[in-house]
Amino acid sequence: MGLDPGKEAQHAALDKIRKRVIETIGRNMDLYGISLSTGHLYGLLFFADKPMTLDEMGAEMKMSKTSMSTGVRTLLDLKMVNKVWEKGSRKDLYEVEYDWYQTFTDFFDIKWRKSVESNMMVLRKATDEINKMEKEYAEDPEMMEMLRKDKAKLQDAFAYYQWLDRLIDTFENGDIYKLVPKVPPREN
Amino acid sequence: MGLDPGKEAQHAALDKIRKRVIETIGRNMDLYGISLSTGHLYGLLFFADKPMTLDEMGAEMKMSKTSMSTGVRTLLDLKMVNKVWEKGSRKDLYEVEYDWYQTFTDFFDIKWRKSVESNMMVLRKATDEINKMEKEYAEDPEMMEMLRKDKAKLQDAFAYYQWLDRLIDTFENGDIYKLVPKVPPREN
DNA sequence: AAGAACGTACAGAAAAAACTGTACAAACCA
DNA sequence: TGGTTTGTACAGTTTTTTCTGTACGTTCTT
Repeated sequence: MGLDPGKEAQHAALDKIRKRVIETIGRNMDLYGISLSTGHLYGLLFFADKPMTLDEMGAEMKMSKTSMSTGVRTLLDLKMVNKVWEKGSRKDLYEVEYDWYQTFTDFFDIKWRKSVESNMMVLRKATDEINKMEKEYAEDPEMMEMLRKDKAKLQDAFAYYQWLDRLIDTFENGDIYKLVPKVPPREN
Repeated sequence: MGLDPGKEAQHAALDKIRKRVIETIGRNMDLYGISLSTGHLYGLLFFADKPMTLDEMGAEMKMSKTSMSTGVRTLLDLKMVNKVWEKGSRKDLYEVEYDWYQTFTDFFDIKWRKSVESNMMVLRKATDEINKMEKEYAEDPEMMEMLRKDKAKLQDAFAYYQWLDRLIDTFENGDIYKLVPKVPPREN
């Protein structure tokens, strides 16, 4: 490192290009609920030509190893990064999941699915309770009207979540690629 | 208001049901990059039987009108809430967009599309610059190898974003419903 | 078995985001 | 036109999140 000044200059030019890509992609990763610096960490790993250790990341990001640890775990939870085993090194090594289609799918499977399930659960419960109340207040027209309206809203919402659930299914089972085929990356 | 104690008690029972739904749905709205309290605001509007003013929301949420203003704007930007015109009142009125399929689509059109575009832009630029560098460093095999690797990554990423772009197209033009049909909400 | 290296839990500091109250511009009313 | 009413910009405060350094348990090495 730092022996050949020519090599360093070349590195600098390439680094500048990488930095801009990392910056942009990292910034847009807030869609995945990821902080800016974790997004940058992801970008760093994306361009790394080999799996990296926490210490290497810390050096590169100029941040503490603790932060790298938590950042990597966030990415690991979303399966955006994989732990890699390499004989020799006893440090943990990480590399990005380069299959971005898979990353996209995993994100929905992990985050959206959980949300869909808990929402459907609460909607089901609420509908049940309203059904009970409808028996209880059968003689009160005003109340019945409110219950009817609320139940209709709950059922519409429930139908939507069923749809969303099946949409996520198509991500997982690959049916989505029948509708929207993957593009082969261009040659040149 | 507050005249008939029986009515109030009924209201309380229904309110409890609503609160739990609002709480759950609101919490899960962080997927849309929305804070918890804005999520609650959305839930409030979801159950409101008529369009609400900022003051009404503030009273209900026990929060300042300023917060309601910013919260509503967030929801408005995502088209989760619509401004409603009603003759007589000179206050602004808001109601939720009850077509959740539309809300889903709008979210991707607004947030993801923007992200996809900026990422594709930066990837295109970076690829161009690498192409230039490849001419410049044609005699340096080590450098060429790095450039080749980076370019391959950029192109893979680009292909993915093209796919994502077309996926969002299917949300917008409704083709997605050919693959995953909407469910009619159940009767009872 | 002793020592060193590694990753993370935890508490405190720093930074960012959410919330409030005041002030003011625009729209409306009389 | 003068006086209200309504929505929001802005500055300051509170709350939440992110980041760091230390401490410690675990694993590997010799």
